[in-house]
Amino acid sequence: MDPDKTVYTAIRDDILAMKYRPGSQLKEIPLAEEFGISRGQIRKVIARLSNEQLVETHQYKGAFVTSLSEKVIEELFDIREMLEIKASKLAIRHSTREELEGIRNALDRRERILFKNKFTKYYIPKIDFHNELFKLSKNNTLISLWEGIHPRLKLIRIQSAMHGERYLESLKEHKKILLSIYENHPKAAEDLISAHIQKARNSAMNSIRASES
Amino acid sequence: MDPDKTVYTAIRDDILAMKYRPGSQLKEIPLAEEFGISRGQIRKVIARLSNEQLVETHQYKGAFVTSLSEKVIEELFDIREMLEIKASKLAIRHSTREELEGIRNALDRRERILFKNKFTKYYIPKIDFHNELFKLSKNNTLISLWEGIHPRLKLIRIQSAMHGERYLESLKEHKKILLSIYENHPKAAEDLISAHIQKARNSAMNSIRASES
DNA sequence: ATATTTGCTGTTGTCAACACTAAATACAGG
DNA sequence: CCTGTATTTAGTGTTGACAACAGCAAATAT
Repeated sequence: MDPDKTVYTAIRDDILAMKYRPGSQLKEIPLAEEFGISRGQIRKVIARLSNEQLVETHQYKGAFVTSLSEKVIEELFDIREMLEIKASKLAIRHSTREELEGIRNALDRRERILFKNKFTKYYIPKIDFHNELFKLSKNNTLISLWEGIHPRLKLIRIQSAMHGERYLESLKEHKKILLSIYENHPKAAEDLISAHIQKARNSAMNSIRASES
Repeated sequence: MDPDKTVYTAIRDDILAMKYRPGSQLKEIPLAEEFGISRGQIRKVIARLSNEQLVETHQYKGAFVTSLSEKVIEELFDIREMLEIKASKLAIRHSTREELEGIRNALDRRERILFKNKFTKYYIPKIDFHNELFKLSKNNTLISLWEGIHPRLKLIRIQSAMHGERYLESLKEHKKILLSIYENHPKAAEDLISAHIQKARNSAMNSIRASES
């Protein structure tokens, strides 16, 4: 069902890794040669990236990596807040105790390892808390909305150069959110998520503004 | 930027008009011949419909009109409620008095005409209240989420055969929602929207269940 | 009688050549 | 030296032919 996955993933990750910077053009022929496939396939991939709004296309001019404006970034954080709050409310209704404990354990494990050794080379099981939260909602339509904005949120994280520094703090906040779901406190979850995202938003906006001046 | 718009629109509307029923296959070659264009173009259109989840594609099997399950329908109404409430809150912050009055006038005009003559043949200016509401939010990311689920909501309306009967009632509810935005009452708007969508949801689910048995 | 293979048909997936557009460049006239 | 106009060029947009695949039915073997 998804035969272009690898090429798509590769190009998308290259965009997210800033190999192709915002504003730069994605040319079909070089890409086709690089991956050893035909232009038609590259076209499909670009169409998909265009749907995710990671690239913009202009007739007869080509595809260009989107550079996210401050307005769009604000919008994205706002939407993200809405989606996560909704996810938490649905999670309270639809998640099982086992699922919640599974995530809690994963977060704990991760926290212990990172606390001991910030730059461990051992494999740390990757748990994207936000993805897990949406899974708990059991609402596929909601999940697909999340998947629609997730790539751009990643792009923001990259562009604003906010890497690991807030990580441990963030992990603790995730655990609190999880706890409020576990204890059926939708309002608490809502407030925690709002605060959590507010911090991420401020951090992002500050470093965006800093890098612009 | 959108050269396939006409063919896309035609096929989409055919789906929404039940010319292609849920589950039936969209074959590339017949469609290409029908519209006098190449298969490649049809493929692009199908890809787009697939993104909107109006059709599902299976490798080497083709594209099929999606048949919306009850679960998906419930999900869609739930998401719609979330989006419209968000839109109303943003509209309170970002809409101008002029915009609101413009919509109010359009609704009034429509109400007067419909009240006088339910089956008038005169042209009634088309105002989709929900589209207008999202425009007022001034949040393009939110608007594009709405556009993402709107086609499927239309499909639900068609499938569940809920045509004009609730129309006048609905118009009055729209006016109330608008008023609460005008008067800066987010909580009132939220409650009105919830109630409004609840009615639409019940109406849809009832007629879906009726048509299934 | 049943299971397996084989070939056929309808459909989608892939590609490479061709058509078209817009921007960059060269050029001529003032 | 500047300005407006051909010309070239580098890219995307489009197409039709061909390859690959799944489903089915008939033929064959067990």
